Amino acid sequence: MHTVGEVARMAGITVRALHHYDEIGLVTPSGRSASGYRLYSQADLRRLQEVLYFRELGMELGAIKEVLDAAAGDRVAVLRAQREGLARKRELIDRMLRALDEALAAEEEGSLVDAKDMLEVFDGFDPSEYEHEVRERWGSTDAYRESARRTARYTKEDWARIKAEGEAASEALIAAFDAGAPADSEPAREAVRLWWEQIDRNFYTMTPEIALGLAEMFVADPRFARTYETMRPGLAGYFREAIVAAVHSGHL
Amino acid sequence: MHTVGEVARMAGITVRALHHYDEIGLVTPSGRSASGYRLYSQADLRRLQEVLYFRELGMELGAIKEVLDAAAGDRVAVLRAQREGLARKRELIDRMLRALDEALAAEEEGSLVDAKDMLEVFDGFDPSEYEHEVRERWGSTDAYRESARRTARYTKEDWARIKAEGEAASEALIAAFDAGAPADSEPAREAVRLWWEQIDRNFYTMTPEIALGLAEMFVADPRFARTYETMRPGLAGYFREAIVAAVHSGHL
DNA sequence: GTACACCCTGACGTAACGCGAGGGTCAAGC
DNA sequence: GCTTGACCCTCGCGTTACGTCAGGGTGTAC
Repeated sequence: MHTVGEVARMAGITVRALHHYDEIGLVTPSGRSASGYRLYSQADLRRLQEVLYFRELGMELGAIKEVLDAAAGDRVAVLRAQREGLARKRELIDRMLRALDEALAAEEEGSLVDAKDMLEVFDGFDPSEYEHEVRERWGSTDAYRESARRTARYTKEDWARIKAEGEAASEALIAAFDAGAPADSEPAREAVRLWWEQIDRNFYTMTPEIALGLAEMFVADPRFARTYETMRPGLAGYFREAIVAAVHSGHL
Repeated sequence: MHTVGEVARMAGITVRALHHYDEIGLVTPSGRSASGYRLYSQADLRRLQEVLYFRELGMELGAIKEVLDAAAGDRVAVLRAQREGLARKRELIDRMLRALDEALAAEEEGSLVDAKDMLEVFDGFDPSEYEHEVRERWGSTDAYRESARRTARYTKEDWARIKAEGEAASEALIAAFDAGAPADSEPAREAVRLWWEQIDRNFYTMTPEIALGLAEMFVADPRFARTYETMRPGLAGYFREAIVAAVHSGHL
C-alpha cells in the first residue's frame, strides 16, 4: 500500500492528477488509512500503468475508462477507432504544414501577400482542397488523379497565373452581381464560363455533373461559402444559380 | 455594416464565436447600433478572414492576435515558430501511431499482451524510444544508426526473445534488491551485466558513457523511472547505483 | 513542543467556445 | 396598436485534464 505522493513519484505524475483520477473514478485507491489518506495497492498501480499507457497514446480519460472497462473483444474496436482518429489528425497537420509553408514562402519573398489573399488561396483555389472535395463527394478518382498529375508540375509562375485567372472569374461574377444582372443573364453566364474554363485548363476536365456538385458545395460548405459571401453577401447563392442556369442552357 | 448573425452565416461560424472574439479583443466590431447591436464593417470582415485563416492552421487565438498585431518582420518568425510546433506534433502523432499499431497487432494475434506489458515495451524496451533518447542526449548518431540498422531486420520471434532477456535482467535486479544486497555487491553487478549485454547484443554497442547516461535517465526521466519504480519503489535509484558501481569496478 | 513534510477537501483558472436563461429589438401581419 | 417570430443583448455555467493556491489536519524526527 502506497500513499499518493509515493505513487506520484513512481509514476512520474502529480498528486493532483491522482486526485483527479480518483474523482472521475478512473483509478480509485482500494483503501484509505484511519486518517483518510489514499492507499494504493499493487493492483491499483497496474491499473494506473494501463491508464498512463493509453494516455501517452493521446486518448482522452473518458475513452480510456471505456477501453479498460470493456471486454477484451471490444478493445480492438476501440483501439482501431483511436487509430483512425490519429490518422485523421495527422492528415490535418500535414495540410496545415503545407499551407504554412506557402504562407512562409510568400512572406519571405516579400511578395506581400496578406492573409486575406492566403485565405482565398486556401479556400477557393488550392487544388489540394479541390482534390479532396472532388474525391470525397463524387468519388471521382479520375478527376482527382488528373488534377494531381497536372498540378505536380506547376511552377510558381503557373500558380500566380492560375490565381489571376481565378480572380478574373470572381471579378466578372461580382460585376454581374453588382449590375443587378439576373443569374441566368449573359454576364453571369460569361463569369461561369471563365470559372469553368479555368478549372478545366488548370486542374481537371470539367463536366456538368462536377460543376453542379461544386455549385451546391459553394453554398452548403462554409469554407467555400465564406469566400464568396465575404466578397458580396448573397454572392454564393447567386453563383450557384448562375452555374445551374449556365449548365442547363447548354451554352458553355 | 453587418450584424452578428449575418457575419456568422457569411463566415460559417457561430454567433457565440463572434461574441467570444469580441470578448477577447480579437475581432471587435467597429460599431454598435443605438440598441447595442454589434455592427461589423468591411475592415472587420477582413480582420475576421485573417483570424479564420490562421485558426484553420491550428493556431491558438492568443497566438493569432500576436501575429496580426505584429509588424510584418516579426510575422515570419511567428509563422516559423508555428511551423516548428506543428512538426513536433506530427512526430508525436507518428510515434503514437506506431505504438498503437503494435498494440493492435498484439491484441489481434490474441497473444494476450495486456496493457501493463505494453507499457513495459513502450517505456523500457522499445528500441525507438532508446534510439530517440540516445540520439537526443548524447548525439550519438553512430549508436542510433547501428540500432536502426539492426532492429530493422528483427522478427516477431526476435522481439519476444529480446523482451524475455530484458525481463530476465529486471528479475535479477529485483532479486538482488529484495535480498537486500548492496548496489555494489555481486548479485547487483550480475544484473547490470545481463542488462548491458542485452542492449549490446540487440541494439547497439554499449560503452561506459552510454551506460552512465542511461543510469541517470532511469531516475531523472519519469517515463523510465516509472518502469522500475512500479516494480519496487526505490528500484530506479538502486539500479542507477548498481550501474555506476559496476562501471567503476570495471568488472563487466 | 515544534518544525517540516506530507495528507485532505474545496474551489477557482485554463482555451475556445456550446448552451441555455432572462430579457430587449425589429419588421411584418392583423 | 398589438402580437408573433426572428433577431439581438448580457450573464453565467459546463466542457478537458489537470495546475495552483487556501485553509486545515497528520506523522515523525529532533
